[in-house]
Amino acid sequence: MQLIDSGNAYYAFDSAEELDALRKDAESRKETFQYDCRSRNGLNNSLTISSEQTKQRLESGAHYTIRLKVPENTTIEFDDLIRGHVSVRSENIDDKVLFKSDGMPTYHLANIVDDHLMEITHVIRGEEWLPSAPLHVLLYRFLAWQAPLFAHLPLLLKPDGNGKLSKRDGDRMGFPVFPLEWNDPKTGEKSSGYRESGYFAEAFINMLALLGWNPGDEREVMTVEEMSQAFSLERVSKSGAKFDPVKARWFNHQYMMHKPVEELAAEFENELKKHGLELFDHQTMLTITQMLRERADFIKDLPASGAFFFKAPTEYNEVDLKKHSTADSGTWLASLSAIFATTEWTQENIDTAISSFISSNSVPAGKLYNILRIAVVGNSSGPHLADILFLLGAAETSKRMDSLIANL
RNA sequence: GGCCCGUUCGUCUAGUCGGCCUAGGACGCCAGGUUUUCAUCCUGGAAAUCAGGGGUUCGAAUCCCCUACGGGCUACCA
Repeated sequence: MQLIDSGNAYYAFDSAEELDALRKDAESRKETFQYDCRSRNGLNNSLTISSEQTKQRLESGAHYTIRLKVPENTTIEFDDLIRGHVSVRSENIDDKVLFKSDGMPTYHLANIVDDHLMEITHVIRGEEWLPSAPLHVLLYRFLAWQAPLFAHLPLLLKPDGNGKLSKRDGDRMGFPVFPLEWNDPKTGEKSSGYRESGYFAEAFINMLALLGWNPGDEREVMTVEEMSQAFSLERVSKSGAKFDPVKARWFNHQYMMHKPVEELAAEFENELKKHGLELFDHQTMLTITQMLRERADFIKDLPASGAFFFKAPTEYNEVDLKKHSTADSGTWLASLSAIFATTEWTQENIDTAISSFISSNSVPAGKLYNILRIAVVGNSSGPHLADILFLLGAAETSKRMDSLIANL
């Protein structure tokens, strides 16, 4: 109302169908129809009819919208905290609908009123809002309200090709887009979330913060505390950033290494219980977690990569076995098993036993270590071998060696 | 199409007043090492003629202009 009285807004009686037709028509001539300061004088609104007629129409209950009257021939300017000075000619801004025909305000009006009432000082939003910022500036001006400071953040782009990141990309390439999993109530579509994919909240925030911003020094892994200390809008970059799923995993790994082992072990234990596996004592669980975390990106990977601690391998990795087994593998394992039987079971002694076996029998070290690893783990990767054997115990170790010998 | 914004290694970026930039770091990649594996760790390496072209200047990734390319917006959505 205030805007209409001050002449900065007007009633528009054009129907959606009429405008639609105009748009189609313009399109067929390869032009664009825009409801703005140049076209409004030829359209059906309170600017083109007398105030008497306007009054009549309003009283007769005709459908109408209220549009902003963008001034002619001026340049709207404002300073964006990230982009600097931005200016747009008023002819390029259309007379946006402020109130819809159902009497509800549109986002543009509601946004301004709401922010003003809440005494918002900084409007920080995505770059896709930049084109409508001049409109908002105008609204603040017409309402004689103090405009907030604007900052338009760069967009997150798809990892491959161009364009802004959408939830489809995540599904397509197998990484989450939303922080939390959510179900679209309208379509029933389910989108995966970072939390559900095993990302730590801190790692997620850290990764996201570094996309389009940096502290100005070479730090990358930072706590929320450190980031908020270092943060300033001035250091936000202007160009869009492609999201990198690989680096996202790296960030999570960093937090795997920094988090207290107890925390990881607790979650790890929960996962194991779900699989119905029997756990070791608390201290040993901590040791195992410590060994496993070094080569894992997520807690959820721990049960699979450390399964051998809790259960003898039921099958051996074909490729690894082929690569590391020789005609002598069985004989070596048998001899070594005999040596282990008389070895006092400490990491150091195990290491010594293996290396002296290698040197005294001129056995190729790589072949021996790997076949032994395959026997206890099932494949040729994992933590330091002596540490594994020590935790497993002499009896279990020998049992697993026998099993592999039988399978060679 | 129109308008607005952007453009430094494959990717994220440093580069704040032009000289210290033969452009730095990180992820990834490659090689070597940790006298066993590896997804860890260490060391090293390849990788951007700073989108292209003009200008300003003693000197430009840094300032200006043009072009190209990319993105965003273009609803009685937000």
